[in-house]
Amino acid sequence: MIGMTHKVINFSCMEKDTPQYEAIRSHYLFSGLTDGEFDSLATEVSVESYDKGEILFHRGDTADAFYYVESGQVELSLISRDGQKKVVEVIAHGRTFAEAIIFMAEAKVPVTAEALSNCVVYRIPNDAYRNLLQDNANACMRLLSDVCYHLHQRVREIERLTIQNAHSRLASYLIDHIVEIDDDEATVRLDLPRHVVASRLSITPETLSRLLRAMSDDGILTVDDRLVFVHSLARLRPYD
Amino acid sequence: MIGMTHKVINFSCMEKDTPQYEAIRSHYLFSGLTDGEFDSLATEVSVESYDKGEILFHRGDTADAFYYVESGQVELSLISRDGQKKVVEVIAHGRTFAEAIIFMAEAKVPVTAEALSNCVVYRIPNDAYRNLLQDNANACMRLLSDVCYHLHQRVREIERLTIQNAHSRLASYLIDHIVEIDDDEATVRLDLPRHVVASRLSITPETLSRLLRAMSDDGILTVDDRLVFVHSLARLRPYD
DNA sequence: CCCACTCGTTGACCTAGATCAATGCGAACG
DNA sequence: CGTTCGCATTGATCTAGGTCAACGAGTGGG
Repeated sequence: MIGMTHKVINFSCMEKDTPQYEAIRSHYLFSGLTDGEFDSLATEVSVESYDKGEILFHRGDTADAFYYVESGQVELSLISRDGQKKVVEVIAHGRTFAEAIIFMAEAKVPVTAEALSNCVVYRIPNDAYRNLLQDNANACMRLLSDVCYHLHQRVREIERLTIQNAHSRLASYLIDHIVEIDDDEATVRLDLPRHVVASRLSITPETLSRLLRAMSDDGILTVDDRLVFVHSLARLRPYD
Repeated sequence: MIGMTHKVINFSCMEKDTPQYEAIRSHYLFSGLTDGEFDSLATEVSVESYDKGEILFHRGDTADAFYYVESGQVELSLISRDGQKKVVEVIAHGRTFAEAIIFMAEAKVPVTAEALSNCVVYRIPNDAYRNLLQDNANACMRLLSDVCYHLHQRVREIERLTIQNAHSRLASYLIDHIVEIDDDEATVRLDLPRHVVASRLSITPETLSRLLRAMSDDGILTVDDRLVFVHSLARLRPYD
């Protein structure tokens, strides 16, 4: 394996009864499996560590596996010929990504995956999982509903991009990231660097900064680094 | 059924051996079914006719069925509070739509469906189809791959919207609609009214008109109503 | 403790594409 | 066979948001 910079170990040597094991075992893509099924799948799963900035795969790569994020954050993005980047999604602990290509005719990933921080992921080979599905209608249905959910999210994203403006998109984003709510006030935690938030919203960091500034000047909210205190949800919502 | 303006008849009275029957029978969502399975499903399918402009369902409606288009065109769109509309997709003969909501937890359709021309659709109840899937891994996998395809398309659309400009989007659209190709030249048939094409590209009809004008002035193509003759694919492609 | 580097903010300016308004034009219809 | 109506085109103008450049404020390394 020339050029591989990340560490790889086998998953099946991982002990049961650990919180990590529990977490992936109860993930909806696996909870429908019997212990036997899961164990046999586990022999094919590998554990990979990536450093911040490392690329897991590039857009257009042929993918024969999907991933479960154990720790850290993985950024899924689209990159244009001229180097422009649009962050489609950021996946953190306990979530899977690229599972939708399990069934793609052309198994090419449509996005680039990059480690946003040091991270550990479990790599699950497509065909191993697909074989399990073949006689597990339950798991099959779960995957279907998962993929449909993603499809729905993408339609919503298209909606945000086409019939909402930057201001509205930011409002939606803030509302989606509320960690504490108290009647008309709320606390929002931005769990990502500014420039990543900006890219998720399909705007430039400069515009994000200016929008927050404008809202702040209007008294709608106060910004303190990654914490945003919304003083009036009523005044924020109209945009959503 | 108060307020229903479209006609409904039962599908199972439709004769076999007709081209229409053959067409839906061989659709990939049904071809995996046995004759018995298909026949039992058919008893639940209804045939509906809609006039141009009629709405099949609105965004947010609770959907308990998906559709197969027998004839005519159905437009799927997003509509904002202030009446702005963005056409997500146009479905014509032989294709299904809203099949992705079969497995959605909240069975609300994310788009509005409107008849773009007089059309006939077959309405297939979700639970009838879902029941068939439960013991038909084959059909289940087909649906999965269908939904994944759609998901991939939506990701490409997001890509077009965020890292391509209007000019590039039009180029991609033209290339996608080539009906005849001859080395560096090609004929493109726009199968939709200008304003619908514009909405699909997320631009205004005015901008579409101007872009075509500009390309025409540059000698890249010639426009004759719904036919576009591309004189140099090489000069069109760079944008794609 | 200083330097270099990255990340966010701010200001000045620019441009793609929207909006508004006018005109043309072919199909539908009395 | 005029009238009307919906759709496309064109020109003039406007604006949201991008680009470019300068300037902190941390922060990690030597």
